[in-house]
Amino acid sequence: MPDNKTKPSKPTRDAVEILRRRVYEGKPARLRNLDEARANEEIARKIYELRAAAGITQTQLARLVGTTASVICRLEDADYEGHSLAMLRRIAGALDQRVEIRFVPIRRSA
Amino acid sequence: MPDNKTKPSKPTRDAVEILRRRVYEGKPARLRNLDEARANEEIARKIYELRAAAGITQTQLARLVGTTASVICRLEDADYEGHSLAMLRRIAGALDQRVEIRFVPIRRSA
DNA sequence: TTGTAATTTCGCAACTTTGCGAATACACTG
DNA sequence: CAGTGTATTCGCAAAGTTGCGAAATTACAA
Repeated sequence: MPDNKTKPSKPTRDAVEILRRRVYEGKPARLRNLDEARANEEIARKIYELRAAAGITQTQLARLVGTTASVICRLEDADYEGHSLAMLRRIAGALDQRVEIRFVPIRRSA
Repeated sequence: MPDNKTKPSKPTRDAVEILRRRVYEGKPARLRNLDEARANEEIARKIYELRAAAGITQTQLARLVGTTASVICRLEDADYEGHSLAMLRRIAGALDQRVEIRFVPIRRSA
């Protein structure tokens, strides 16, 4: 997990978010949202935590999942943007978990 | 090379786990297809319900999402197996929702 | 019935993710 | 220091998903 330590702390959320939205606005569909980047980072972290909790290495997980260590590494990289449901399920299945997906309403200004 | 079992606590359970793991590993196609088919069906239904709750047509949702009706139709088809995280997030975003993803432990009937 | 909107199916190009080896870097231990 | 195991990066082919139009089908109201 390369860069995952720039997460805690974000007070001036509103202003920063607005600004960033503008910055990302002309970019590939994938990154047009700050939310997406954040979600990807979160998924990477979850995969890492799942593996760590199981106490196995990337190589071992790779074997369980049926792929290679470099692929697992890619998934745990906070900057990776290519997460897929298929792969999440493979990871989950290998670690006796299942992927639960929910749509939850966005509520601004909690 | 760390091995997973250094605990002589419960041999019986270990054996069961090993067996289960072997089964699961040996027939990824079959077991996974069942679970996946179920999961895909559920996602299709959720998308439909979300759209229905919003009271819009496939064409309208397609416009919001930035695609075409045929794509939405495909997503709402229970037999569709190609759901992606990216598309789920686009759908969610268009309807003021967000996609929440969790790994939850499988409780196999003890 | 006719007309209209909505849904479904089909085919293929374009784009995205995965597979996987090889090389590199990092962290330990002796 | 060398040696071992782990993690990371790179590059490209294969596999998978999306884009999108057009035609066929269904649903429903007038």
